[in-house]
Amino acid sequence: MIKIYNTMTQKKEIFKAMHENRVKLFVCGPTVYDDSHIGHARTYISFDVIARYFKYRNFSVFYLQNITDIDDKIIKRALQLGVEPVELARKFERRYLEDMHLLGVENVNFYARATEHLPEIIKQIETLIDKGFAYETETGVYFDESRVEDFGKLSRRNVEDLTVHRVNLDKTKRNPGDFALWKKRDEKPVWDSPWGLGRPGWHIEDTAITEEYLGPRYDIHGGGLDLIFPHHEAEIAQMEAVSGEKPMVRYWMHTGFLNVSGEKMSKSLGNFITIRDLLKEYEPEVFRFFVLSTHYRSPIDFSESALEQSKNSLERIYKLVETINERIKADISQPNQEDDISQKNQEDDISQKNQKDDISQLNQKDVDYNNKLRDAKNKFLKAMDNDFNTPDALSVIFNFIRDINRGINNGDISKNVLIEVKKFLMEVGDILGFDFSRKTGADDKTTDLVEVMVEIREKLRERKDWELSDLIRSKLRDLDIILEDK
RNA sequence: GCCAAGGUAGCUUAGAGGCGAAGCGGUGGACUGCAGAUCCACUACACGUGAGUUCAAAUCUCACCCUUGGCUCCA
Repeated sequence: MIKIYNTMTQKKEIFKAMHENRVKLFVCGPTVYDDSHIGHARTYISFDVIARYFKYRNFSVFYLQNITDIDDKIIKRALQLGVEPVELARKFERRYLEDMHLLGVENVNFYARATEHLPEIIKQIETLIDKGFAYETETGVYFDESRVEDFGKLSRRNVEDLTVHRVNLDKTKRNPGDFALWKKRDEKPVWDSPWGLGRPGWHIEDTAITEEYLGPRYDIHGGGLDLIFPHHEAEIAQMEAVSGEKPMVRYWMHTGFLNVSGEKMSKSLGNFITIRDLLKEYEPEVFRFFVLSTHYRSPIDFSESALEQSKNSLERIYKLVETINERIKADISQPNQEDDISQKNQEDDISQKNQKDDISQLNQKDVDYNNKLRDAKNKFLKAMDNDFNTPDALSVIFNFIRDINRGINNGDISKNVLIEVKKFLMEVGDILGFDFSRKTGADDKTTDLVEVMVEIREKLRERKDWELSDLIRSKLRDLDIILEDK
């Protein structure tokens, strides 16, 4: 069973879906006024893995994300650049989706734009007014925070503490903490509404969208830590007032911040890194590994050396898969028993299964390694079940890798076991979002050319012409082609 | 001030009452024509400080020190 840390209760809870094995997941998307940064990437990679793991655990996941494409920041930015706000929003939305694709974040089922849900937004506001939770003034429609007794339950705040901070206090509001549902505006872009021309407030789009696609109550709502207050608090107040049903969300999940060299990332500090800049320097999978090497709720510190470490660690896994591929390919003497091997990916007991199927083919070493494999699999799942503890899960994998490498060195592992090991590693890759059977990145002609060079070098080595063969190796290395002798 | 999250080996991170973790880095060894990869060993007396509870504390309790974040723009 999967345990999830719930921000609402501040405890790990056993996950129980509302409807059998279906998970309804909503994660707050970006406001598309600029290129997304590596903090966004951290959050969305984390939830990508969470969605992947639910699927692996046989849940049917509906993962919904909103796109905030109308907002003061967008308008301000568009004004600076002299473009239409809608144009600007579409451009950065497109770039956001490109970034996500490059990062291998591909489990969102549906992206919902705020501007395409104006009827739903207006309907929710009307309901809130009808029920007495919202009121209209000359400047807009506001949510009456004083009507909600448990306001602040997610962030554990007293409403009284919050009144001090507001800078531009709108005098038409009843309470300083009341937030805008509808902003009356004249300058475009504006939409028509029962309260005249204007734009929706920030919080209402999410509840309008989630009610539309997920209903008034659903399983999981995620986002960055910074959204807890006021955004998620406002969402709870709105949705629970609209529907009269509680709780709006059963599990609240929040990702920790990404800092850069120990400091908060911000434009003013000049340490603001966009995903596009990141990907000029590092492979997407290296960044993904970096993200997963820290628990999703913990703060994570981005630095060049941390990324170097991630790169080297990841290399260790790739190397093993490569080695296994070569061993399997080289070992043609043993017939392939792959047809026997179950496609089921849960913790099925491989050693018992094989023993039953064909006990004569297995020696004691195979049994031992199959036990190690089963053990690693169980531990990996246990770590992931425990609030998606990817660092723990990775350490299980590295322990397993050392065992397997030792076995390969000693010649203790049969081809059949290696096939199973590879299958497991590929499965792990699917869950975490890595392709461990890495493509070379070279075209066919290049590959052929390298093959020719290798062949020539082998001849030279047979003749013990170390000088020339080393020269070939070092020249190839200059071209980023690494040659390693067995 | 209020609300959080932390301080674990040189670095990055797990763990959360008993069996000393993982990766990275460094050093030495095995293997190799050399190199790389891999393995082994060391680095290593790991848990911020001081008390307390307990047969037993990184883990629970209290106090203190330090770091970071949030407190109506935010992933």
